[in-house]
Amino acid sequence: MAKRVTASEVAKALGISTMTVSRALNNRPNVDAETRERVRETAKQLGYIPNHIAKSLVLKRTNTIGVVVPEITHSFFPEVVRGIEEVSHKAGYQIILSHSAENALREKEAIQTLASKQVDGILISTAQTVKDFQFYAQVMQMGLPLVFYDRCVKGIGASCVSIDDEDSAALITEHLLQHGYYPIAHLSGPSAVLIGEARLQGFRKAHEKYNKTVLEALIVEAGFHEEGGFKAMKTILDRFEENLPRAVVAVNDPAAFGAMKAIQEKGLRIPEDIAIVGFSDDIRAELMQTPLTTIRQNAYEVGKKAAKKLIDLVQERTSDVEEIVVKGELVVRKSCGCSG
Amino acid sequence: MAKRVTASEVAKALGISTMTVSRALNNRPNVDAETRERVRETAKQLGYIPNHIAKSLVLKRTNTIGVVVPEITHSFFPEVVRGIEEVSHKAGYQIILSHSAENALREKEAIQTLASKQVDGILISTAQTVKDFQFYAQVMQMGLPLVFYDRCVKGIGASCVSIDDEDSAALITEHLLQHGYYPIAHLSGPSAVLIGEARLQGFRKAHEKYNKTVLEALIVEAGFHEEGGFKAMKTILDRFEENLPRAVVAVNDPAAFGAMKAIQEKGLRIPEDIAIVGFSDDIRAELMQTPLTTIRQNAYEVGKKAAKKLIDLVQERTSDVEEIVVKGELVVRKSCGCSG
DNA sequence: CATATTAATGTTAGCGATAACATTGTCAGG
DNA sequence: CCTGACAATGTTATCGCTAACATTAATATG
Repeated sequence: MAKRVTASEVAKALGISTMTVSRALNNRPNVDAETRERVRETAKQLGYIPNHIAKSLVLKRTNTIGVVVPEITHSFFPEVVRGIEEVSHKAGYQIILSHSAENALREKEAIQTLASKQVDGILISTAQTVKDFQFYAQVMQMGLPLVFYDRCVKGIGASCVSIDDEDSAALITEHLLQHGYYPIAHLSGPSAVLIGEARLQGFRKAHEKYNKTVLEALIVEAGFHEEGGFKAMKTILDRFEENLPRAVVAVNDPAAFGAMKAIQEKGLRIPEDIAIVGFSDDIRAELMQTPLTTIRQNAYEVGKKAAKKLIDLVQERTSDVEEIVVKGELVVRKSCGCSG
Repeated sequence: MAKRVTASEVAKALGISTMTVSRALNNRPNVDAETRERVRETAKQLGYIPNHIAKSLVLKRTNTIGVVVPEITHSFFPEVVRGIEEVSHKAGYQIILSHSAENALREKEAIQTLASKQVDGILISTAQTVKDFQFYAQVMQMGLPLVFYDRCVKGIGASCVSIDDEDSAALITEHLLQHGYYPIAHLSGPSAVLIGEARLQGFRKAHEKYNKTVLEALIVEAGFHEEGGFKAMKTILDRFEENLPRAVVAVNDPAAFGAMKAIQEKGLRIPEDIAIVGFSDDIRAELMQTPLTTIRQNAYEVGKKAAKKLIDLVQERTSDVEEIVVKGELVVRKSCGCSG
C-alpha cells in the first residue's frame, strides 16, 4: 500500500508542529488565521487524509454505529437501514452493517465484533432464534448503548423502536367491524412469536371495543407464509362451509395471499363473499387482482427514530429508556370492500 | 462510558507481560500451552474485548471494507449487499455501508470518509450524477483497492463486476426473433447512461444475428421509469397505428409496465397483438395480470463476486484488473407468448 | 562440561492522532 | 520599562496494541 500522508508530514512541510496542524484542521481556536489557511492548503496539496483510526484511539469515539439486521432481503429492513443511514449521516456517523441471518450465534459474534471495533452504539433487531437475552444486558453494562428496532427485547433497560402491532391490528379489525363485517376470522402467526401475539391481541381489542364476541374457532394458526395462509383458510372454509365468516384478518400479507388463493379456489368472491385484510403492505399487495387492504409499516421511520434515539444516547443528550412506537397506517384497497 | 478491560490489565492480573497476552490470544507460536490457557481464561473472566482500533493502528489494516450504494431501496442493491456481506463475513471482514443517494457529492464525501476510516478496500456502484471519474483513479493511487459493481467505470484500471447487459438484451431479443416476432420496437434508457446503451447494443446484435434490420423509428427513449415507458409506448402506438411492431423490448421492467398500460388502454392484447419483454425481474413482473417475460439479474452473485475480487486484491492474492460478468437469466412468462 | 539452539517471555518503540501542560511572544496598563 | 494577560505555538505523554529485538531458561550436541 502506498503510504498515506500524515499530519506530521504536513507539519514538517510547513516547519511547524503536528499539534498546530491538528488544531488548524479541526477548527480549534487559538490558531492564527493565516497559519490555518496555510495548513489547509498544504494538507490539500499533499493529499492529506486524517487517520480516523488514530483519532478514535485517542478520543475513544469512532463516530460509527453498528447495525445488526436479521434479514437483509426482506424489503422492510432495507427501508429501516435507509432511515438509519439518513439520520446517522446527518449526525456525522457511519454505519457498520452486520447480518445475523436470523442466527443467534452469528448475532452474538456480530455484536462482539462491533464492540471490538469500538462502535459508539448498536442498533439491533433480534434474530428469531435468540434465547439468551442476558447477553444484551451485558453489552449495555459495558457502556455500549443499545437500541432495539422492530423486534424488541423488553425488561433489560434498552430503548426500543417498533411498529405498534397491537394498535395496528386493532385499527384494521375495527375498520372491518365498523363496516358491519362480523364474524371475522383471524389467521394468526406462530404462537410463540411476539408479533403474532400482539396482532392477535389487537384483533381481540377491536372486538371488545365493538362489543362483539371473538369466535375462538375462527382463530387458526397460519404462520407468516403463503402456504400457511392457504392451509389455514382452507381449514376455515371447510369447517364453516355453512356459516362462513364475513371477513378475515390475516397476520401478514403473505398469509393473506395464501388465503385469497384458497378463497378463490373455493369459487368465492373477494370482497363480496369474504373480505380480507393483511398486514405489512407487501409490495405485491396493491398488485393483486383484488388489491389487498393492509397496514403500512413505516420502516423508514422506524430506522430514523431508532438512529436518532441511539445517537442521543451516544451523545449523552438523554439517558431515558424509551419505547418508541411508530404507528401503522391503514391502507384501504379493494379486498375489504369498504372503499366505495 | 464504563471503561473497557485492556490487554495489559489481563497481563497484570496474571503477572505476565502484555506481549504474552497478545501472543496467547492471537494464537501465535512460542507460547506455553498452559500460559495460553490461563490467559484465555482470565481474559474471558475479566470480560476482555480486544480493541480492534488499536490493533488497526499498528497493523495498518482494519478488516473492514467500505460499500457505497447509490440507492438502498431498489431491491437490486440489498441483494448485492447480502452477497457482499456473505463473502466478507466468511473472510473476516466487516462492511461499512454508505449511501450516496445518487448524489455525486455525497459519494465523494463517502469515499473520503471511508478512506479516513482506513477501510481496506471499497466496493462502489457509481451514482448517476457522477462526472469526475478522475477521483476514483486518485483513490486507487492512494493504494486503496477499488472494485466497481453493477455500474462500472472503465479505463481507470479498476476491476468491475456487472451484469452483462448487452448479452442479456441480445438474449431476450433473440428469444423474440426466434419465435418469429418482427419488427420489434425498443423502449430505450436515457441515452447518456451506459446500461441503457449496452441494452440497445444487445438489441441490435440480436437483429444482426438473425439478419434482420433494426427499424430505427421503433427505438424510442423511455428512461427507466413507468411513466416514460407509458409515454414512449403511446408514441409508438400512435405513430405506427397501421403498422404496429409485433413485439417490444423495454429497457427495464418499470418501463415495460408503463408500456403494458399504454397497450391495454389502446385495447390491444398482450401478447396476442403485441408481445413485450422487460429487463431486471422486478418483483412485480410475475404478479402482473400478464406476467412479464424478463431477464433476471443475479444481484446476489454480483455482490459475492465483487466482494471476492476486492478481498483478493486487499490480500494481494492477485493484482489483475478484471471485468467480471454475471450472466443474466431469461425468465419466460406469458407476456412474450412463447411459453406454450 | 561448554556452547549452540531453541522455546518462552520480556522490553522498547512506535502506529497517528490529541489532551494537557509548557513555552514563547506580543501588547496593554501602570 | 516592567509585568500580567492572553494568543499562538510547541512538547510530552498517552490511547491499546503489536513488531522487532533482547533476555532468560531449558535442552541438545559434541
